[in-house]
Amino acid sequence: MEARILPRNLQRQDNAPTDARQVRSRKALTGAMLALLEETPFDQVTIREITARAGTGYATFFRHYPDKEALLGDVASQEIASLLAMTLPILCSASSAETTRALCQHVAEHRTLWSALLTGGAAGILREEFIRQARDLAIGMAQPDIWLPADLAVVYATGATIDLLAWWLARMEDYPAHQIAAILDRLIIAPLLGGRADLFGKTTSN
Amino acid sequence: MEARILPRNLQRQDNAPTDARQVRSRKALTGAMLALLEETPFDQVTIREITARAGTGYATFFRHYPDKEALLGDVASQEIASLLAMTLPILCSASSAETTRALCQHVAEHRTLWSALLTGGAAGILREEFIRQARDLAIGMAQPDIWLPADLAVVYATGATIDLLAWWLARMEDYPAHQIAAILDRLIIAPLLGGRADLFGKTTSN
Amino acid sequence: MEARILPRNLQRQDNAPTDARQVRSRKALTGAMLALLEETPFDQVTIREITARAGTGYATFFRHYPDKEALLGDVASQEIASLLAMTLPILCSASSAETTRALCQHVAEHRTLWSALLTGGAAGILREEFIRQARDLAIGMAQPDIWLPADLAVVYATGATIDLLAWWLARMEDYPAHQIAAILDRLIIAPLLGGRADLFGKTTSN
Amino acid sequence: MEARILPRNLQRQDNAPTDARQVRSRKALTGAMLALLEETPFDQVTIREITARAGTGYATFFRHYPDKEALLGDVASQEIASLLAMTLPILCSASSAETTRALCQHVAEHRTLWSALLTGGAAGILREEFIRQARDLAIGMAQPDIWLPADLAVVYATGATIDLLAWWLARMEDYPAHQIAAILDRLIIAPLLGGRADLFGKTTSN
DNA sequence: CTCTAATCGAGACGGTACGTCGCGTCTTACG
DNA sequence: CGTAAGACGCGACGTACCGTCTCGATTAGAG
Repeated sequence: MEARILPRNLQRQDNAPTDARQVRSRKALTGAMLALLEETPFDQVTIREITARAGTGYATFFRHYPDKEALLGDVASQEIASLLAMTLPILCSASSAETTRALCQHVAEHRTLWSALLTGGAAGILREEFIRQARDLAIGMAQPDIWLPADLAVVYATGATIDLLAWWLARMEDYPAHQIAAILDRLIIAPLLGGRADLFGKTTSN
Repeated sequence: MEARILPRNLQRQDNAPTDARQVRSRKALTGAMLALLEETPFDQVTIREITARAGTGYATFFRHYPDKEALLGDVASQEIASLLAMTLPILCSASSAETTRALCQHVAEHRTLWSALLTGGAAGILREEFIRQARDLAIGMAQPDIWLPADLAVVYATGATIDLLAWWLARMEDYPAHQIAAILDRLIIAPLLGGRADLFGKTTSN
Repeated sequence: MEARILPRNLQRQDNAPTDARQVRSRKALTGAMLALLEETPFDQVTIREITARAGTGYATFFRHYPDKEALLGDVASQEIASLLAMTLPILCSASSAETTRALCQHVAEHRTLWSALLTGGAAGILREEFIRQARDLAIGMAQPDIWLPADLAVVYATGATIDLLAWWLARMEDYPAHQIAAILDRLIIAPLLGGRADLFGKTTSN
Repeated sequence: MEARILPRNLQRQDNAPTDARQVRSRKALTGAMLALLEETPFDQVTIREITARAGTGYATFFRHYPDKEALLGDVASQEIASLLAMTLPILCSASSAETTRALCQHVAEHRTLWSALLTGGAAGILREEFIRQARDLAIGMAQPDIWLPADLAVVYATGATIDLLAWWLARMEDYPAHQIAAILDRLIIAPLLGGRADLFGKTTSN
């Protein structure tokens, strides 16, 4: 029907406001997806379940998303967007300690949401979406002198952070947010920035 | 939680030798899985394809593995076992540079195999199996003084290494093995070992 | 046991007309079943064959019938319905000779159809459906004075007629229809009606 | 096609006595089949169930019978043989009343056995075996003058008797044996014998 | 009373059909 | 006239059973 020029992420972002019903349907679908993800691992979630929960017709799903994965991607971009506004400045900001602390705080406050997103079958897609957005942001930023390929830096930082957060989400009772933030700082951020800073104890923290 | 040293992969491996036919069937199945993974992403591989390629009956698959995932897990443990003999000593060995070099060399020599295993839907299961085996090995080793929780160290080192290798496997022409080994050393291994162990004051205790 | 007048065939027939596709699918399925029965004994007919022949999807079968048997039951009721309009009046009509003759004529004209239905594994189900419809009709008719239990009369007349027809269908070249009709009259109908008429030669024929 | 007088039951019966183990196995199998038939309809009985119940190995079944049907046929011949010694003389004996009475008595005494044999999926095979034995016996007997084809007489008498008995077995509380015997006599036997033999003019010739 | 060969149990295997489930398309009927 | 409801084609799933086969272990019956 429509002449879709742009692959699919722009479709998502610029066709929302046209019709009021479409907005409502999408919101219902993303909401239903989020709700279901907190009960069921992603790959056991059925499109029929989603539409049933969203109170919308089954075929309506396909008028908005080609796949179950596309819906998850949409959900992911929204949730990631708010989170990423904090995590990416880490790489540039002088006081990354503040930012990592804020990041962990945010995750802790939406624990069930991020547990659902970062565990189960959703992790793979979420990781991809995470990296995509991180890469987009990184392009816009002035590249500081980094001793390794810029793309690898994004992939590594994103992946390792996700792994750390996923590990933490399963044991959140045992570790406070600030401790995880410190680990994140020292284990992931510092090696990226400081050439050999870590070897000499000039870590970015304190 | 429970401390079973050899979780279940030995279960798989020590019920085989009873019947000669079972050994043959399993070998055919794992071989077929490996062959198919180099052509098709894991979640598009059909059990019927596997059995057809293996030259075995369709129902026979389920006499050995409950799932497609279980077979992948079996394949993974075998391939990982040989690889892990090199990668885990990295954490202890004085000259980790040697070991990381050997690791990257090994991966480069079996590029298509590890490309298949670390990309596509297989990555998740492989990551889990990797961590399982790494954890088993880590238990048996003398724990050096590590400034972060031992379990997190395993998860982080494994995950980050996999990410790095996966990134490399997609761009192998651009980077020689020794460079990746150096990155692995500096980006992942060094931050784990080096530094003040007591920065956070006995973090491994809950 | 329970006296449900219209057991379940009407259930089948009054939910069809809602959707035009359903009508088409059912007709295709029954047609395919009839066609296959003339080539293969019933219990060697596969649901996959039926759907392939009908040009319909495999799962579609189960959206209409729970079983292969249910489809045969549906086919049977249709074919029996047209036949039974002739055979049941035999019991009441004064000139049964006419009716039996018509019955045999009808069977002879659709020989392959009835051969398929009355031989092979289909016979059992067809017999049941035959008796069911005969019983339904018998309830509606005024019961003449019969010297044996009404239900037994139905079962006996139906079963014996089917046996006779099945026997005839395998040797149709050797016996003309009117002769079978005469046998049917004298062997099955007469003993039911005439108290002792058969002993004195006052058969219904002539 | 070929005129084998004793089709295949003698095949079965003359290879038994060689080994004592074979006798034991067969007895176990037939016993298990009979026991299972009283609990389960024939076509839901599994060969694995039979062998499990018989306490014999699974493959052993196929060393004695090619099919589940063959075993049922064997079981049937045994049970029918004892019954048929009474039912066939009905056609010749002057006092058929005595014989039918004895027949019904016998069935009543082994009610569960014959219920199992004459209802469920077993009925078809049993009917065939019944007719086969009846036909064999009829060949040996002097053919009285019968007004219809001899083979049809056998088929009709056997089938109608089985139908009557099956009907009775489901309602045995309501009708005593002697009443069924009377019905059998009047409804099935009498029409066969009585009447003008030449009503149709040498019907037995083709 | 021994020895040899047939029979047995156990169960893995290739094969085939089953009935279920979910996807994504497309038609129908209704508001 | 557009949206819900849902039937449909498709195809993979996991299960069940069949009939064949390969094993040793046992045991019957011939010598």
